Amino acid sequence: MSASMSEKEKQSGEPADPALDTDLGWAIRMVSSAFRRVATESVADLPGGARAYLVLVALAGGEPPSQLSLARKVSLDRTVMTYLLDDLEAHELVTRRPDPRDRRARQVLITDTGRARLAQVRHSLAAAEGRLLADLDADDAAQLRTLLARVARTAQRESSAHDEAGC
Amino acid sequence: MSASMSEKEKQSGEPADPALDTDLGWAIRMVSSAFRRVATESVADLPGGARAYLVLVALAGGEPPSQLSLARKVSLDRTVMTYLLDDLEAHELVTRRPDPRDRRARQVLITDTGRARLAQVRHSLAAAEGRLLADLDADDAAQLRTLLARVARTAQRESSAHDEAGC
DNA sequence: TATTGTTATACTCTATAACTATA
DNA sequence: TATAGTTATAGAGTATAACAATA
Repeated sequence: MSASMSEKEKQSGEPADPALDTDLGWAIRMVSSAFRRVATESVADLPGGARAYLVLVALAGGEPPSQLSLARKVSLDRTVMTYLLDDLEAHELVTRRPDPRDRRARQVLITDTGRARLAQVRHSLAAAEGRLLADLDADDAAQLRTLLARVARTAQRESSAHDEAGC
Repeated sequence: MSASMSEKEKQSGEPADPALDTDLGWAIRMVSSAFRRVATESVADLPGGARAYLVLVALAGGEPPSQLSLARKVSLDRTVMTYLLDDLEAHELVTRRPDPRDRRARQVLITDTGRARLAQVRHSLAAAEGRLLADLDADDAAQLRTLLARVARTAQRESSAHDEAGC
């Protein structure tokens, strides 16, 4: 993950207060960096790393988007999208073609090679998730996934709202 | 949070597969970035941001550490620790004094001002955590904290093991 | 005049190495 | 010779602005 996962920090060794065993910030930092670490390996041979993964996921279903709409979907700047797609196209994981209805825009498509690679990465990622939760029994793991997903959805809503306010 | 939180990405808009509602990677990304967003505000007026917070927490209890041991404790490079402490000392949140037993080393101490500021930030951070979990009832929130903390602890152990292997 | 995509430039952060002073 | 701390330099990554083509 050359890009956003390049940071080396693992952040903090111990929870702020040993007694306060449920320091949420600390737990989120640790889990997030642990996931990042295992996920980095899964996307290591993807040119562009984690970002490339997000792009491929976004391309895997639905209509071929323009570079700009793709950039917005994965929250990247359109200028880095150019570099990223250059790289992905050089590795034949995506292709670009002019949009027949707007000659300024280019449609981005995932190739069969890209789909195959995406499937591999997804598989590897699923295994990595499993390792992360290895200590939890099935019920606890399911519960954690559900609760996290609930918090994530509300967080996402607030995030979008925040964006549209023009920040 | 001038440093590690300066990145703007929010990462991905939707879970990879709408049916797979419990995509752990997506949930972790969303929750982590949401927490980062709210936490950023809490530590905004701390010179050095999130890192300064971790440093102050590490200094708040126990013996005054050397810069190097402090750096290791919060997983920072000793060179950035120099800059960070310069900044914190300029704002009188910490002080440095020579270690009487090793004149190469300097002991880092948190000041009363530093403690006061740390208390403020902790308070603000607790409120931010509350907002993040606002949609969960008390039981669910407690459960999430517990499960996350369990995963975090095992992740931390693996992380240390990984480090000591010399990576 | 606004928008899509590209390119070039500047800036920030991190990592590496060199330097000092001690041990 | 090795270690604690500092400083300087180089590199990676991001953001900003300028540009060409089209709407």
